[in-house]
Amino acid sequence: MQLQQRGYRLTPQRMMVVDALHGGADHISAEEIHEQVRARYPYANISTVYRTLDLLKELGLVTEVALGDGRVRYHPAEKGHHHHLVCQKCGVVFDLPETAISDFGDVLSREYGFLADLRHLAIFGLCAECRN
Amino acid sequence: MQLQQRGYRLTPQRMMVVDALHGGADHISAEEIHEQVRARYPYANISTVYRTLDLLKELGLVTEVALGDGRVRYHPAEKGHHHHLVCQKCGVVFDLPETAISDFGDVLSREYGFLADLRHLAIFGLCAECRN
DNA sequence: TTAAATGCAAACGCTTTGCAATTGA
DNA sequence: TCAATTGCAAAGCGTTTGCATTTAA
Repeated sequence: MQLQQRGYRLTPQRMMVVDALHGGADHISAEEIHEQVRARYPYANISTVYRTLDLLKELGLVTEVALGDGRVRYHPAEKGHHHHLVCQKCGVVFDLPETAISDFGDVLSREYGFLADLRHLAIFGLCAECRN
Repeated sequence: MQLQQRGYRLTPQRMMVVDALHGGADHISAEEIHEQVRARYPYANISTVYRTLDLLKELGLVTEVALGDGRVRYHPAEKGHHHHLVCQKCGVVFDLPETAISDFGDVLSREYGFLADLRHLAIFGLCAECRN
């Protein structure tokens, strides 16, 4: 486990958070993680979930994205990166391959020297159906 | 005034919110708008500010952006559109011309039929200085 | 053994909401 | 006149924090 290799304690709670990230649906929220963990260990606290997610973010093991519903959603880096097109009218969310944005990242690097974090973006707008 | 033309009441509070958006610094927050309005009319309430901002958003008269400090910032459409590069290490924020992203919008439209709202984005990453 | 991690409870910060009173058209 | 708008106060919501207790190593 990555945590232990990097000098962090491997606690049951942390393992359960990681399990929830890998096992459940993609783009799980902190509260959903908490529910899953609590099903196994009722004393688990949501602050521990947040603290673990912060750690995993720091280590680059999860990315986060806000899809517009007011909560942050998490995705394990291990499953690969991608983006989202979110329709603001009907709410549908399409996935977008990571590569669809890499040209843009190149431009930012070349022309602005900026190393953009383009691992997990949400782009809002109107889907093909709703744009009419 | 756009509001009146579209059938909304032109109240002093709404005018003061619009004034704050145009007069003050770009990317003003709801609370900063509230402060400016309250300086002129002490009974002004922040919920009115939020309600006015919602209305202006609906009408396309302001865009919003989150630069990572936990609050939403507003920008009058009248001043033109642009984007931001936000350094996650030193916090510096660079402006990016709207056109820097238009190619990407074309790709999304052509390949996915998606009409992306690319008026005011924040891209996070590392600036030229901090990426080393 | 002991610094790191957890659970708990409370706070936080921004934003939203219900409702009675006010007001623009 | 009267529906739209406001002010007020309270709640809502996801997230963070301080601190005593527990625990991985």
